[in-house]
Amino acid sequence: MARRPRRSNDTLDARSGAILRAVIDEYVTSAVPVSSSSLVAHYPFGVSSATVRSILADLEAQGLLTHPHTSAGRVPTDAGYRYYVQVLADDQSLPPVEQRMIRHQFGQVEFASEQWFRLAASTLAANTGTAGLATTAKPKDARVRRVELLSVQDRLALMIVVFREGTTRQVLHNLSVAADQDELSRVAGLLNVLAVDRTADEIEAALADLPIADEAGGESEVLHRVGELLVRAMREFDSAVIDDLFSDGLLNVMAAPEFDRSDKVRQVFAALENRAYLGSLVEAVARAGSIQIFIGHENSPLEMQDVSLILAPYGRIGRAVGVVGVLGPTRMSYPQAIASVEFVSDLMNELVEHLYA
Amino acid sequence: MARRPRRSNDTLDARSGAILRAVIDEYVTSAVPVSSSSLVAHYPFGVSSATVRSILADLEAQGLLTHPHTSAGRVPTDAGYRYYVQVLADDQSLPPVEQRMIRHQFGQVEFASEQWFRLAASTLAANTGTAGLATTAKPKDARVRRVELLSVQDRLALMIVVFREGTTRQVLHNLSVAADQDELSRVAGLLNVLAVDRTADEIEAALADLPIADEAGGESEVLHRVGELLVRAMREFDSAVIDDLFSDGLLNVMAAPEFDRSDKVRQVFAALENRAYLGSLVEAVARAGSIQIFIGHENSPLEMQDVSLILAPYGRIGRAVGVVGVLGPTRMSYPQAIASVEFVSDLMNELVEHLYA
DNA sequence: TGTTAGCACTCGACTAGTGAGAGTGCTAAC
DNA sequence: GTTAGCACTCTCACTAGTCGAGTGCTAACA
Repeated sequence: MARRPRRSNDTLDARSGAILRAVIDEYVTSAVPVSSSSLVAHYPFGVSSATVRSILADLEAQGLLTHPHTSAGRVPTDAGYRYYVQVLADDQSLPPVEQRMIRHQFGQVEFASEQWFRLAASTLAANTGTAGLATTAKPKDARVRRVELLSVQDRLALMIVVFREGTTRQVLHNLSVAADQDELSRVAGLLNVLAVDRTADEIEAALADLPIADEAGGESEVLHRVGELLVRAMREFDSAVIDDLFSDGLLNVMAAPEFDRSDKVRQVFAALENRAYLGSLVEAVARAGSIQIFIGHENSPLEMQDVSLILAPYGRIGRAVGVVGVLGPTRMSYPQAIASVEFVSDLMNELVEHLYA
Repeated sequence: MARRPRRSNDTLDARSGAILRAVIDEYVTSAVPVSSSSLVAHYPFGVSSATVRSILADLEAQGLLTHPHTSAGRVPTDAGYRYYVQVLADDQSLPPVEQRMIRHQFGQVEFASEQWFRLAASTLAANTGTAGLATTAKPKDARVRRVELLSVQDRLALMIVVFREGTTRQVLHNLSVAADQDELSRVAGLLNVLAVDRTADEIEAALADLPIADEAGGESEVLHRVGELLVRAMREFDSAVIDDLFSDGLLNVMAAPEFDRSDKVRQVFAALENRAYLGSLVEAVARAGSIQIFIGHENSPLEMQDVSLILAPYGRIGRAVGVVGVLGPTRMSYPQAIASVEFVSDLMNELVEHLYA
């Protein structure tokens, strides 16, 4: 059947590679199966369409391309994209103009705020035409930098915890006893002594060591209550793999012709609401410590097998790691997406580095 | 043409009304044009399909129903839904079981947190099978309840503002001079004296009255910087009509047969990203002070003319108002949606009331 | 041995035509 | 005012036929 020797697993010869790349490049932009004649028309291979056809047949035999039907052109398989990404695509990087523009934008927004993540997601979305994703960098075992207690009303106190990594948490708490700001401030002072630089477990232990409140309603009781609240809030924070997920450009994905039926899109979006799945992704990417690419069927959830994910970790491995990346149809421009994700994750790294210098 | 006298604007007679209601009820559940024969089969009108047909023709002449094509059943027009909502639908209210369940859920979550709004949105989504929406209650002219400054690092300070209405804002600021926590605490003390219970304008005036810093880098300088930062943050907060928008169940909308093509959905979602439009809606609802229903073409943006919005304000008119509601296809169960929105907005009112008692 | 032109073949997309069925609107009788 | 009956209209589903795109194969060529 195949004219040229099969080479099931080794690398393609230069010409086959060039043709595979051409098919993918064509298909990514046109979304239409690519024919041998359109290839010879657009690329200077110097051979006839018949020759190209025989090479296409070989590539198909190797599982890198398929056929929607007999009289249709070729379409890349997931394996084809994978080969393209690993072997064929030349490392691209963002044009310096764009790099400067993005840096500038990050300089414009509030330092270290939510807006960083929103901006990361929207930058990725805008740059790749796919959906941009960004999670906050969540510390492994959160340690308290400082706790404040603010009186909101009679028995209502707002507890604000600043973690060492700069993230904050707020909890409004209904104290069973009235306490004014002065009292709360004193309690906060005691609590800080107890909690600063400590993890949930350590704070809990320290609380247990405290003498038990004799007089009900006194500062000691409030301290115990608030301390428990703090421990609970920290536990909650620790147990989630993902603190917060920001996304932008989900509408881009809907615009792709492969998602013109909304049930397809719905499935993908539903999968994205599955925190357990997202958490496992973030963990995998954090563990790998470098950009990871999941193409089509390489994604375990069925609903995600028509899309690809490109995710990169940022932050400090082992301490506080977040993930940025894109989600798009399998038919996407991988070099561009990879370049964008790499740039943004590097940028986030810089920013985080600067923050905890 | 019409057998019975036209009554272009006055109310329908009992039978016509009953038939219109039946058509809408049928259509809402089935999504299929309703025929005269299916009506007589399912409802005890006591007349033949021919009679029903002539009434349907009248209703169509009055603009309350239409015809996709000659040999199809009837479909309500926007005007038909409007008449249904205003005249025909009997006031429904949520079954007590559900009411208790929802109250219980609100009792479970962190008091006065983001989770209130998330829960409001998801409750509405789950109860109506449409998309649930909730905005936070944004004060008109924010006044400071308290400001705190936390040292995050060398020159990095986190400013936390608690507004009188309980909402908070955080800004991380890069001071041009180093300042430790003690210094920041002293500055925060001064700032509180200056800012508590005041609006942005008032704080700005008070800052201007302060003696200008003689010694650079002193507390006075830091106070000025931080004060300006506070004013800027408050201005930003004041200028947005919507503070935060929470939504849930957008996927429900995608599941409706009228949105099986994703470009339709995309248009709606795109319109929802338009803050100016949302802001105008919130303002309209807040001004009206009661539940508002926007059916199909009653929505000004073209993209929204296939959906309906049911929105209710909550909070304290003139001081801090938010909005809860649902968004669904025009073909939705209005009585149920209205009951849910009314219940949730009442509940939010109670909660807010309790908060600022 | 690799390349190419030529050609048969396949299959989807489009068009047209047909029949069935649904549902209406009208009419004439009750 | 109501109803049965019926003609009419239009969609939907199905079939058949044509066109064109694109392939795979073969035989000839460098």
